[in-house]
Amino acid sequence: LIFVFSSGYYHFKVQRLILHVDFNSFFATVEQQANPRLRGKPIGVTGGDRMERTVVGAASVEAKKFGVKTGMPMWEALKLCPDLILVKGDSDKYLSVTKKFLSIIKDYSPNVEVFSIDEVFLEISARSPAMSIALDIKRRIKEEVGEYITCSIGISYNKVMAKLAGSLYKPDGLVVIEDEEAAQFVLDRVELNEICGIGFRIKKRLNNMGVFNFKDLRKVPLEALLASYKSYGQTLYNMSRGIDHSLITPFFEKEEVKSVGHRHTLFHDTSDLLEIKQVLLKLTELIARKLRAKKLVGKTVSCWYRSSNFLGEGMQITIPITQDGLEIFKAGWKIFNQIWNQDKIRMVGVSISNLRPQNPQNLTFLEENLRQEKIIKSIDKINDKFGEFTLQRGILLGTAKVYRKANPFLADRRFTL
DNA sequence: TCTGGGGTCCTAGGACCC
DNA sequence: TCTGGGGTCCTAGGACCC
Repeated sequence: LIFVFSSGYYHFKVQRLILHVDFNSFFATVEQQANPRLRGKPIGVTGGDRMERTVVGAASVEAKKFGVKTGMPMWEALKLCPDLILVKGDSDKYLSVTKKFLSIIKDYSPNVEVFSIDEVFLEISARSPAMSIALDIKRRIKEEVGEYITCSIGISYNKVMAKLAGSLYKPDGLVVIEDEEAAQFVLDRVELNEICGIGFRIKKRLNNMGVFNFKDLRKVPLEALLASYKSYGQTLYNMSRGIDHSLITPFFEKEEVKSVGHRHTLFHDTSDLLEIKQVLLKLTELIARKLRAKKLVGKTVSCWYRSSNFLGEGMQITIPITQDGLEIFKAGWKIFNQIWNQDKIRMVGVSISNLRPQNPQNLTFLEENLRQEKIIKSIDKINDKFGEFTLQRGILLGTAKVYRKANPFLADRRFTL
């Protein structure tokens, strides 16, 4: 489906051309592409290998017909669609699809921003044949990534409007918003939160000031928006008029990660300190492995939890740079004990930020640390080869059966340090 | 037995240094 | 004789995205 919102003055006005390309039901269609038996069926991709206390990571078109949506609690999805087929997500599979996708996109412009695992912006010169480029991208995705994979493409004169355009028709849509007149026409027909940058909270706050759509928003003076939203007031002011000056951040400039974290929702709420400790150890070990794989060290550890009532606390502290799971754990555990109010815990999370490249000066080459580093390196090697937590800290043993289930191959190949 | 998990960016205030 | 100005780092907290 192709749709063009036009004011009729396109050629006089457009200075930039941005395409937003977004896969439809990404994880779900990739699974259906990989396994033909899933095609035409309502499937829901899940994060882990369980269905309690989790949400739908992606729903196929067929599942969407039942009202199943991304982010919906699994129990709710199953109520709407009892025959929903649950598929365990496989991030490596999705990443390899993303790589193929990017290699196609790169043929059309060097100016590509990777916005998420299934979404890019690309800027082409304002005189390019945008429409035929878009159709060509769609064709090549089907040919080179998979016949079952479709994408929606939005074309406009800035990023925000291109993304909005792309969201208007799914799946397999192609929508153009030519200029600011056309943009206002579209904006006046969508909800406030349909634009990237206005979420639940800001929508609520705008509603409280009597603003329920972009027409209303355009009537609010800039000063009033600045007064209640600070610098973001300007952004809101611009959005309502279809203005956005933000530039494409080419992906090679965006490579460095800013933080690495993990969080985990427990099978049941608990106030058992040993249980929480084990989870935290596991999470910090995974974080450290990721840091080492990326050759990074980090300084600031934050830890937070969520209680049964969904409220929680968090805190962060800065420690000497590290790459060692045990050091990250010690910091996280210290924080946890400081912030925990004895409520039953539903979820704990920990993350490390303030990252920098690992280099000889950054790593502490003291005698004792050298020994630790050698041990860590050996553990990493073994775990790379045989799977996560083949070799693990003794305190984690109590949780070993979780991983035995996940990786039956390793059932009798378990060692403890 | 209601609501996952991985991230990013921004603001504001305080400590500390030169 | 009163108390500048620039800068960095740290923490808390709020918002957003997929």
